[in-house]
Amino acid sequence: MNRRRTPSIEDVAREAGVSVATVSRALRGLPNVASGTRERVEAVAVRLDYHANPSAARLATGRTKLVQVATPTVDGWYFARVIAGLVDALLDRGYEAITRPVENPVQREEFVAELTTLDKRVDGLVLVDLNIPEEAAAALLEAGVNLVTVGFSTQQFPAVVVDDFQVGYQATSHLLGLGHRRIGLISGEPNHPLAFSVPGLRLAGYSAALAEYGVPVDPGLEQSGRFTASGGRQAMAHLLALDEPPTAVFAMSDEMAFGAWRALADAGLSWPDDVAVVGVDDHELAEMVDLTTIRLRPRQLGRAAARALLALIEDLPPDRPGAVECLDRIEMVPRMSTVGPSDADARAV
Amino acid sequence: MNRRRTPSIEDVAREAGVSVATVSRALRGLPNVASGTRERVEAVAVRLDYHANPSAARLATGRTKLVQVATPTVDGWYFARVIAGLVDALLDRGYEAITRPVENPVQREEFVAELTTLDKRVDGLVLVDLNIPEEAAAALLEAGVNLVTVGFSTQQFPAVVVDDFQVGYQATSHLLGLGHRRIGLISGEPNHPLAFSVPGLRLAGYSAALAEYGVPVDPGLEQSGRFTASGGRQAMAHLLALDEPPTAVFAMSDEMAFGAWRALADAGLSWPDDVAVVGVDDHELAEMVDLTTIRLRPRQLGRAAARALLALIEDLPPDRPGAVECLDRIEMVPRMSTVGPSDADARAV
DNA sequence: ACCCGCGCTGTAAACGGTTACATTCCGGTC
DNA sequence: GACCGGAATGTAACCGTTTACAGCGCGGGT
Repeated sequence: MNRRRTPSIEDVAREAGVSVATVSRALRGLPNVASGTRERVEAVAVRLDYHANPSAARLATGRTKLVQVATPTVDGWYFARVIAGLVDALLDRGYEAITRPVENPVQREEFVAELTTLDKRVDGLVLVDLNIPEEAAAALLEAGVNLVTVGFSTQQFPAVVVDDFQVGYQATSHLLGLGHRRIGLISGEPNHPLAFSVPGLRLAGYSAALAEYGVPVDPGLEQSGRFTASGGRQAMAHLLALDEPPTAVFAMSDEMAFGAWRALADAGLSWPDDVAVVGVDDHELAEMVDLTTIRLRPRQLGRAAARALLALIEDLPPDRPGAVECLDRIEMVPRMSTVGPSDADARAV
Repeated sequence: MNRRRTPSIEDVAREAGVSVATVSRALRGLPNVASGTRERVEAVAVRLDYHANPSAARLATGRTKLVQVATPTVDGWYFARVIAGLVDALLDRGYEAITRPVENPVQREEFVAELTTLDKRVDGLVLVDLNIPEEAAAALLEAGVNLVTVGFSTQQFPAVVVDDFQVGYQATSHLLGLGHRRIGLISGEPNHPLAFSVPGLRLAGYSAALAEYGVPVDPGLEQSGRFTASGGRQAMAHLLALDEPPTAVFAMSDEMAFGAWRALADAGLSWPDDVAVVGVDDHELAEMVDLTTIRLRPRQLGRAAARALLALIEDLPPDRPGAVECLDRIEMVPRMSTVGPSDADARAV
């Protein structure tokens, strides 16, 4: 890429009249360097516009200051925000992030295969809603790879998760509290090839809330919305076509709820009067359609994951902190999609 | 990170009874290796689970197989998709991407400072809607850095852009063709600290279209929507509050158009009858609200940028291809926000 | 006067590859 | 049978750091 050779540590050493070892120590702020020497070296480094070659440093130390973050996709609303928080927090600590989308089973296989070379390439790995085979996980553990999971948890690695059971539980309780008893569910893909635990947990919370009110779970009220708006639209259309449609719906994501909104409009209906809907995420557009939702803070999730990972990387952990699990706060944001302007005092559970 | 030493090329060489040079050549598929030898070496490599240490390879060759992609943010609808396309295309060619958000002036300064060490860290850089100071660009050129810009263009580097003039022109012409003469504009931040050229070009296209119809540009009809939904909402509210509100609006992004949709609802109005609106992007949710829009293909943009960059990196360019500019297709997607169900034959220009 | 310890600095061996150059071993030519 | 060219392989220098270890000078305690 460059034509002229960039200055090496040796050039600095020669110019400053010291050895390369001293230059290395001085520039990295290590102790046992006379302050006069340090200043001289620093001055020379600036004058020569010297910067240590990271590849060389990595080879010598074995640390790369790189982190890989693997997500089912890089441009989903949720994942993009997790990545944003992660990258931001990493940057603060001098680490860079390599993003690694794993969008389909083929890529997943490639990804799992690459895992064996991971410790040569990066200092740590963040897995966001991306489960890997048992054996692969065992191998990572065995290899001592620094790994943090986001959105799901395993026995072996620290995880940053939201309490997705609570998400489902609160959303459903909210609707039950408003008097609804026939509550539809627009869920994610139940058996997606990259299946993760989010839909299952939210479903469990939904079921638990219903049970608490003595309402039987009706499987006919569950529709997959594939976590997309158009999927949500179809799902809601199906629900509306039922002999006995739900009076309220819990959509597992705001985007699916937007689709549900549209399906209502298609049928000449609207929320909250015809069907009350609650979503999940607090997407920027939720406010535009007055969608009640459960606010996740994906950027915070990413930041927390970064912190956990850096702790692993830098704290030379004497004993591996076994499956520490730090939950992020969730928050119900009541809007008009569940309670009309009349009953302003919606109660969050 | 790992406890047991991983096998090195020397281990493979010993085990296969050849020299390290031969191992290196065999494993990288270089010519002048007897096929028998190659097979033997490969077998040993597999058996030992050997993988070349990338840091060492990078140090020796000076190539990192890494690319940095800098964007104003990592989780914007548009940027996330550009990144997705970029990463995808890079991955296909064995490159990895380091994402680098530059969200504010402070980060911008840091980013520009880091630029001097760029060629030690990565093989190339992609700048998405992120202009850098004249001197910095000159320094990059001088240093022979492989750089591709997306969304804007300079004299010196290859660029991948959409024709934003056309975007503004087509959107506005569409409205003019429908008979509108009083056309509002919801634009991006005109003098954003990370100012880029998109808003200016779209504005120019808007003005040109108006001029073609002999309609004078009314500065009072321009409102900044900051490229967010809530900004678009405010902007539209302002427009509606005018003595003589526009009968149509061109919003420079779909998200702002969504906000405009909401502002209309706030005022008891709706599109297309009260105000026709056209947006830009073809956001997934545009279909949900029947928003006419100009489809951008940000993933394609990312892919094209990756191709251009890889050409720069790998084709040992004899002479630097001076500012090649490859435009991506844009496409008008007419929906009901500009033409009601009655006049189905909307004409795109 | 001698020795000790400590703070500072230098020497040189890693780290793990790539690659220019030298060497060996061929079969084919004259 | 000496000679040549080219394919296959080996030797060793090099990439640019970090760091274990050794050495040096100097002030203070005995």
